[in-house]
Amino acid sequence: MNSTVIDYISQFINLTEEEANIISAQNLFQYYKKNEILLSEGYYAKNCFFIIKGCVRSYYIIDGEERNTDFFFENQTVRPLSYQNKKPSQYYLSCLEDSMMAIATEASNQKLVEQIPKLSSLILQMNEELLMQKTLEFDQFKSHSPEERYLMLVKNKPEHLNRIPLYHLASYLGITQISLSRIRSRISNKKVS
Amino acid sequence: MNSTVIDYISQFINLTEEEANIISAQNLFQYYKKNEILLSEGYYAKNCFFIIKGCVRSYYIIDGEERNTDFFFENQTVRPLSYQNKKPSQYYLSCLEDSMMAIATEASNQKLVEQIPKLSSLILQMNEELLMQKTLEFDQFKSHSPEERYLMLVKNKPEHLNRIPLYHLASYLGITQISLSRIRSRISNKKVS
DNA sequence: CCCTTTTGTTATCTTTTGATAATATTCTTC
DNA sequence: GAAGAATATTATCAAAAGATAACAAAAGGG
Repeated sequence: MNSTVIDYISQFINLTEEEANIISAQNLFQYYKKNEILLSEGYYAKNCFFIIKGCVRSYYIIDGEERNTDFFFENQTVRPLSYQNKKPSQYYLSCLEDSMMAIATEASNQKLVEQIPKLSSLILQMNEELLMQKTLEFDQFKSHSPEERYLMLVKNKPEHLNRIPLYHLASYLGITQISLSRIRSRISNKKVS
Repeated sequence: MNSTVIDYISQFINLTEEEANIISAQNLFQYYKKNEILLSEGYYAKNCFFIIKGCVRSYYIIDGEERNTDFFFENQTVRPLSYQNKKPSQYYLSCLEDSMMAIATEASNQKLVEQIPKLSSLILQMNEELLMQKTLEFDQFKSHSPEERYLMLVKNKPEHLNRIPLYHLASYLGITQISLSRIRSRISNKKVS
């Protein structure tokens, strides 16, 4: 079960077996229940999370409405902006399913980097990767209609469809729940004819 | 005129005077005319740019239509994704105005990093900063209507309004030029009444 | 298995957007 | 300063989205 964390890090950095052991030894696991909140607006993030099992949703509350901005699944890292910039969080993180995470704190990370200096570039490499992805996704988003965005989601992120309720996906797609419903029925009508 | 590059880097990293001189000595400046293309789809980016004077636009061509995704002004770095990932570019870069840039190449950057090792973290820090900004902007974008996005642009990026033709801003806002025109007239009518 | 909560759809009406075409307005340039 | 190019608005019509309300279906918990 530890191996997922190691596998993840190995995407970015080559680890010796010994280093892998050091990291595994450091791991702190924690369980969360569905709907449990990991981070709230106005609070400082003390941890980042690596999802072993489960699913996390990030969302703002704007005019009393939840606006989902991201979903995270197994083998993904959730690194709150607030953790990074040490400012109060503007968004919430909560579990969409019962989840199990590997937790990292400021202290645990620092200790790890002391023992394995080359880890220090890990975050930065991850950021580089994330920046590329995020930029691409944003560009795509702006250039397509809601219906096209939904179709792209179906095609490129089928797991989202399977595991995330539609009413959460709606704001993620930048539309209302009802509009998403209409888009879906429009599409299935087209298929028939 | 060199000092702008130095000032920019100093935001991220403390430089001694000597180091600043090394960097200045390295600088290669280049002029581009309005509408000159810096990078085309399908090509590999050989340079990154620091804008001394002028304005750069990045855009995709989708179904024969230009879709603008970013605008860059003085004292900003334009670091093409293609430069970073060594893959053919998916987008174009062109000058919206006559421009003057400081050019960096793979070779010049490597040479600089050899002379000033601490520069190696510069890119990574910049990426971190960019990732934060990009994420925030994307989240905002998804959570607001076209009209709200236009109003936010007016408020937060007045320079864009002043220097970039509206028909370029439209796709940047995710709408058509005509819709933007209507939004503007709607707003000015509201103001009157 | 029933009841409640969660999730998803449909209907109606209003507002906004997109497409297309036509027309203004402003800017260049010779 | 006239001609052409670039930029911006307006009109019309069809399609899509938002708001609100009502309803339907599915899931979960005693």
